[in-house]
Amino acid sequence: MSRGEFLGDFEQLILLAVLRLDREAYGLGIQQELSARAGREASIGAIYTTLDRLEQKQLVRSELGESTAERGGRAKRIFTVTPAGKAALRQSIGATRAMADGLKGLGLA
Amino acid sequence: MSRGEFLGDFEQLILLAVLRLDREAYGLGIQQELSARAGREASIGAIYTTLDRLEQKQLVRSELGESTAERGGRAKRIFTVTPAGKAALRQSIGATRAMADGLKGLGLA
DNA sequence: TGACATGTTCTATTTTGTAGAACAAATTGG
DNA sequence: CCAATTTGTTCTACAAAATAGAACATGTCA
Repeated sequence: MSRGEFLGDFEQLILLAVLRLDREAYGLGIQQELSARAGREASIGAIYTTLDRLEQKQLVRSELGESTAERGGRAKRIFTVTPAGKAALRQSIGATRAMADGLKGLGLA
Repeated sequence: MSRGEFLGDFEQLILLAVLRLDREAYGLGIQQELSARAGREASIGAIYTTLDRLEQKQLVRSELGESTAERGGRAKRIFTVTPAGKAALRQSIGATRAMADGLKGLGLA
């Protein structure tokens, strides 16, 4: 009943954001990246729930960073994508790409 | 609480399959296309449920075709993607692409 | 130390994804 | 013409993913 190796759409976006932010991926930063690049406005709750789920599936790992010297700059939980996470991403993106490839009249050439 | 214009991953694949099959898109055909191109094995029930939801959202339309002269060849319910469906697809695929673009070390160049 | 800023967790709900049996309609052989 | 077979769709039920927002925690600074 599971979808096997395939990721949900939001899971894909989160994983991509974490990869993009490379070593500086944490909740709020991911939220901003998603908004800025993908135009997807997600609540902070939605993001953490998904990150937790991805960690359960061992597609990301997290570790506590250090607090910065900014006002309110408490320690961040930094996320990284595991090899399994990359593989899952490849498969999911590959599947969509295979379906989209060569399709015309959609303007996504 | 709605995700606005964004589609779920399976919805995306279904819409792409319908576009691909162009005028010949119906339940079983979509199932085969998904399996062959995307490597995604979905039950026929999963496919129809999703098609029904997409129709509710007016992202696809369906009409009853004619029965063919094959053994058991009863009338097919033929699906087409509406302009709104194409727009939603563009947006969803565009968002993922924007996030994936320029990412290295993932082998999906 | 209390006001404020940054960051994460918790709780609850809606939407999507999933399967498979039941049902419907067509063909064909006897 | 009707039983068996084939193609196709609908129905029912449940699991997983997406979503939000308040509550909570921790840090700075005046």
